[in-house]
Order: sequence, then C-alpha cells, then structure tokens
Amino acid sequence: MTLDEAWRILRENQYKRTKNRDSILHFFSKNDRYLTALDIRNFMENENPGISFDTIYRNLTTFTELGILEETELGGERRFRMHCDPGVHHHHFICTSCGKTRNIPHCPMDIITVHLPNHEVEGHKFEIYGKCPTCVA
Amino acid sequence: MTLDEAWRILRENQYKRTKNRDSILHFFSKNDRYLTALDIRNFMENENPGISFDTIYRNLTTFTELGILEETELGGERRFRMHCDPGVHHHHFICTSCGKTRNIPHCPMDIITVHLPNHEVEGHKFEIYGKCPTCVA
DNA sequence: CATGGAATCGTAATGATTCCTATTTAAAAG
DNA sequence: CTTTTAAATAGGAATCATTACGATTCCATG
Repeated sequence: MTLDEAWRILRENQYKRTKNRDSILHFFSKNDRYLTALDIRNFMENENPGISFDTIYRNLTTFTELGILEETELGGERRFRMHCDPGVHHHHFICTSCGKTRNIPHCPMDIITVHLPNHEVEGHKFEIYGKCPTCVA
Repeated sequence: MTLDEAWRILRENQYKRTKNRDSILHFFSKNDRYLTALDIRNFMENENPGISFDTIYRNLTTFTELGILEETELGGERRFRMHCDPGVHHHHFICTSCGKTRNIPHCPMDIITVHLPNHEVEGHKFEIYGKCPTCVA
C-alpha cells in the first residue's frame, strides 16, 4: 500500500494529519518487513525524540483496524508491517532475525477442506518462519 | 500423549518426579485445550495454593522443550496443551473463547509448494480460529 | 485567529513473564 | 533408615511490553 492510499483511508475516516502519523507511515513505507513499537521509537530519534509509546501503540492499532497495517506476533512481541496488497489475500515467509518478509500467494484455506460442523470460523493464520538470504549469510 | 508417556520422557531426561509436575501434567491430561499459566495457578488452588509462577513457567518450558506440551500464543499470552499425537504432524482449530481445540490432519506445507531460494525454513504455523460448538451456543 | 475536539506527552499503572536467593525436597548413596 | 547433594521450589522483586490517564498541544473548520 502506498502512502497516498493510507492517507486517503485515514481522511475518509476523519483522522487528522499529524506529524507523528506521517513519520510512522513513512517509516513503514520504506521497510518491507515486520517492525516493533521499539523500532518505531528508535527511528523517531531524530524527528520526535519525545514520542510517547501511547502514541505509537494507539496509531498502530488505528492503522491496523483500518487495514493500513497488518500485524503478527514474533518472539513475544507484536509486529507490524504495511499491508502489502490489500485486495489480494496472501501469506508470508517471515525472517526470524530481521523481520523481513516474502509473499506466499497461496492460502491453505483454499486447498484444505476441513470439516468443522457447528464451528464458527473467524480467521486463520499461516506463516513460514526462517532466515532470509541476507541473514543466512 | 498419556501421563505415562510424559513421565517416561521426563525420567529418561533425569527430571525428578515432584508433586507440582504431577499436578500440572494431570491437569493438562484432563483438558483438551490450550491453557494459560494462570489457568494452572487457579487449578492448583487446592493442591498447592502457594505455587510460584516461576515454578509454573519453568515446568511449562521444560515440558515444551521435551515435546510433552505444545505452545501457541493467543490474545497476547502464551498457551499450552498436551501434545496430542507426538508422532503425527497436524494442526488445530482453536476456540478463541475457551481455548478448546480440534485436530486438522492436513498440513499446508505438504500441499503448497513455495519457492524460497536461499531461504532457511525453520518452521511454520497454521491455525484456524473461531468459536467451538459449545461457545457458539 | 478563535474554538472544539482530536492527538499527544509524560508518566504511572498493569499484566505477563523472568530473575534471584534462601529453603525444601527427591532420590541416590551409604 | 539416615545422610547427602543437586534439583526443585517459594516468595518476592525485577523486567518487559503494553495500556491508561490527566494535562497540554495541535489540527481543521468557520
């Protein structure tokens, strides 16, 4: 997703354009990987050294709810990345060292027919973990 | 996995038979669902009201390392369940209300052929979330 | 530029998990 | 059955990620 698309969604939902949101989104748009709240905090060292974690988490939650970011959990902490292709459902290979991802176009739900009578399916998760070429070397 | 199998593994690895371990394993063997550290704490109300979280987590880690338990993360906390069938790789439907599970015999890794050149695959996760028949009603 | 509500800051609070040290216990040896 | 010793535990403090909150600042609209 581009910055313009993200801001269009935010505007449509009456969210204000602030310096923090601009910086955070810009950081995500430059990084094709899953990032932590601390990553963002560190990146803001220059732009806004005093940024509150409250602000970071609040915006991460907002962005995720609006579908601008997608979220996962790795090593006991929440991680976020720019929702790469909002229209097309897909999954990820995730590097456990650097958080970098690689798309997996297939979805097991399309292939696996599971019989779950009377169950109410809400969602699913399919992720492959490992080391990306850079971190292998 | 049965209690006997669990204790055989523990014995083989020189772990002592303690009252806490007995209680915890017994609790897991009776519950076909993912449980939190707090669930265990509450269950021990009778058997050992003063049990330390250190003890709980230490044993959960040990059991998981030995393959007696399997672990996942749900709603920001770690959950554990008895490793249902150590020989046969499988996945789970997990109830987001009560943690109860249902086996999914298929594995997406067997079906999906992903091209990940130079990547080092360490593992994967496939889980379906929702409400079990009991929690739907 | 005045106004009102959204957004933020700074810090305190929370909840899950881990660390630390003195004490207790399992089980092996005598 | 006692002694011995390393493993296991209790209790509480510490840590880490995350959230809550009151006071202040900022964005957008008129």
